[in-house]
Amino acid sequence: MASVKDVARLAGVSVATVSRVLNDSAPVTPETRDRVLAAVAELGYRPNAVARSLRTDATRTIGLIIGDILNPFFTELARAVEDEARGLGYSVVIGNADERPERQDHYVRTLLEQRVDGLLLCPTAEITPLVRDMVGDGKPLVFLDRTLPGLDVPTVRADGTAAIGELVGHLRRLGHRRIAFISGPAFLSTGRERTAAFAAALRDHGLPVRDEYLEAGDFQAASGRASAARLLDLPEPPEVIVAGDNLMALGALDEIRSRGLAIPGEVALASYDDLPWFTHVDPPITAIGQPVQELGRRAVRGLVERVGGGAGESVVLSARLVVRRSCGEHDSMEGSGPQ
Amino acid sequence: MASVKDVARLAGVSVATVSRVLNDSAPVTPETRDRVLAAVAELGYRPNAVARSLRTDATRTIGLIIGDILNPFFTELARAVEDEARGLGYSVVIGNADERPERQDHYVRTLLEQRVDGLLLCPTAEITPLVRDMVGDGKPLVFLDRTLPGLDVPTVRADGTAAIGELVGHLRRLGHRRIAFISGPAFLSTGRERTAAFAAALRDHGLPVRDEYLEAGDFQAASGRASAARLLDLPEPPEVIVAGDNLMALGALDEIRSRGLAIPGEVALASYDDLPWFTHVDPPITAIGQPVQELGRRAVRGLVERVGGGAGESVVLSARLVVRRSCGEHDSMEGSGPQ
DNA sequence: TTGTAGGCGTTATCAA
DNA sequence: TTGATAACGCCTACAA
Repeated sequence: MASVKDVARLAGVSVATVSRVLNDSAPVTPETRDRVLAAVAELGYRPNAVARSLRTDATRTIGLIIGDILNPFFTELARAVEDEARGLGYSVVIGNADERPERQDHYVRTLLEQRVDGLLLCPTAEITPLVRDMVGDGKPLVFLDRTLPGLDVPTVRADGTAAIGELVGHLRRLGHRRIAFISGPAFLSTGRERTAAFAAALRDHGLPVRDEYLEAGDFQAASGRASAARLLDLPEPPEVIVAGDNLMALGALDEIRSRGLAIPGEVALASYDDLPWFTHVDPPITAIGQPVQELGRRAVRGLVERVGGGAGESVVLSARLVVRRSCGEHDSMEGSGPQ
Repeated sequence: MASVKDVARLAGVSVATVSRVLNDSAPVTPETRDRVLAAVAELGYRPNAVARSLRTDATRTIGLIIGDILNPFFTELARAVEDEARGLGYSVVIGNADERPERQDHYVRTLLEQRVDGLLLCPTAEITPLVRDMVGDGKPLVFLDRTLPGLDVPTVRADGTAAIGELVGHLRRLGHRRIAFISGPAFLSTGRERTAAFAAALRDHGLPVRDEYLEAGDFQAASGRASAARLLDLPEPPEVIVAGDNLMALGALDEIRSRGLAIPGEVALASYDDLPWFTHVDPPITAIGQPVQELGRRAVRGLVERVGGGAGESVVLSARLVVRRSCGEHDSMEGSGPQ
């Protein structure tokens, strides 16, 4: 491949001059400039970002480690991150942790070695030694969606506490009393938060918190299905199943369908996370939606600020309830709820 | 950040020795080896992949440019590619063309500058000058899912011709005669291929190919919705709408639902591409599924082979029909069709 | 078995 | 305005 040297030779100038026109980092006469550009075109010269990064100690690249690339929530998040980053002149390298701590660490390591300028991490586990080191090293880092307590790292996330409260109130008004929750892993902040919010909401509405109605899932479809099965096998099964994320909702749906149960007649269903196709299920699924675009945008801005030497601050947005028909709502209620 | 030099100094050896133990590229006595490893640990040394790549002229990284990251087909494909690549010791950098030629070229350029060892491209357009150049330069390249005729590049894709034939036969047997197709863009090989297969299948079954039943979409949900609207507004609307990809199926579904039409009673629906949630729509959607995992695997293997100096060869797999209920199937038919 | 030194392609400093 | 040159961190002859 052609290098600056080749371009310089062909244009009859020094490599310094080539660099100057390419980055217009210093004044160059129009004529030499043209000569250089002509040489660039003729040789099909393409700057070597690897060499540039070595020299400048910056890659204009950020890493994004997501929990699970097959989870539409993360996919949408990745898309938002990518869009914002591109606008700011950064490339993003995505790592898929697949909800496995060791794979998360694999990507942390790889991205660090690739010398990304900063890292957006949706932590898949409790604090790993590697992550702790990274914080100590002062590499620009921002947590996204999930957080890790005890670490001084800016976090961009959506809080679902209020929305879950609304959901439980909504269910209560519909006459439901036996409400079950399939939670995410307790070692994830989102898992903990949603579970705690659910229990609190139950209490707020004078409903008992029954252990057997609290299933521990792992944010994957299979666990949603298994949890739903256990719930439906209970001597006194719940009237409503609330899934802690969209994948587990899909799993629960699988289980309910396979038993030929009517929704919401025999069991109602609601989901944390909202998806386009929830509209098309019969009945359409009542869900809690997150401001995904905004999460991605804010995270990138915060990270880039840190890369530039700024402080970076945590931001907490709000999730919101989207009422549809899967919980026994009447016609008049659909689409209600806070916008 | 600590460099080999620092490690060397701390271990009391030369940088060459450090490099040797890190890559075990040459014999080193156990004692020095231990000293080096200890220094590495103490300094938290992390090799600089940028410098290494500059020196070795290899990044152990491949680029993957997909059509649309919000399209579950590509998401699943990305996942498969990533898995296979990781197994072979490669990282993959994903670029989302968002079905826009200029954005595809943006990523081609960026990835080339980042000196990826090879590129997996799902072409989003006709041949762009940049892509043509790349082929000329001999940079390892493999087309995935879609192909670009006239370019000598190995392609890994699934052929849907047979499956579409089966689908039309299936519809015919169900008594349908007025079958419409929402096609992908004619400038994409997949768009062309599916449309041609559909027309051929119609003829094979003695059905007329009516222009007004051939809608031109762009593989995005909005176009699926608009196309379905035009189809349903026809003086003699079709009995069946076949969407050329899953996103357009979603859009068509939106339109059908918003008109309060019964599926399959008032209009039947089928989709190219199969998705987990198709099972949960009422009624479950009859679709054509692609061997996504295998596509990803084969593409990576082919590319890595090329990177290693091999030839690389094209592979064509087959899509298959999955019969469900959205076309007026009877109970006994569900799940039938070729496995 | 180990060390010295050159060079990968850039950018940036210092002179001219 | 331009050019010569050092340096970024690493690997790898070549020597010892």
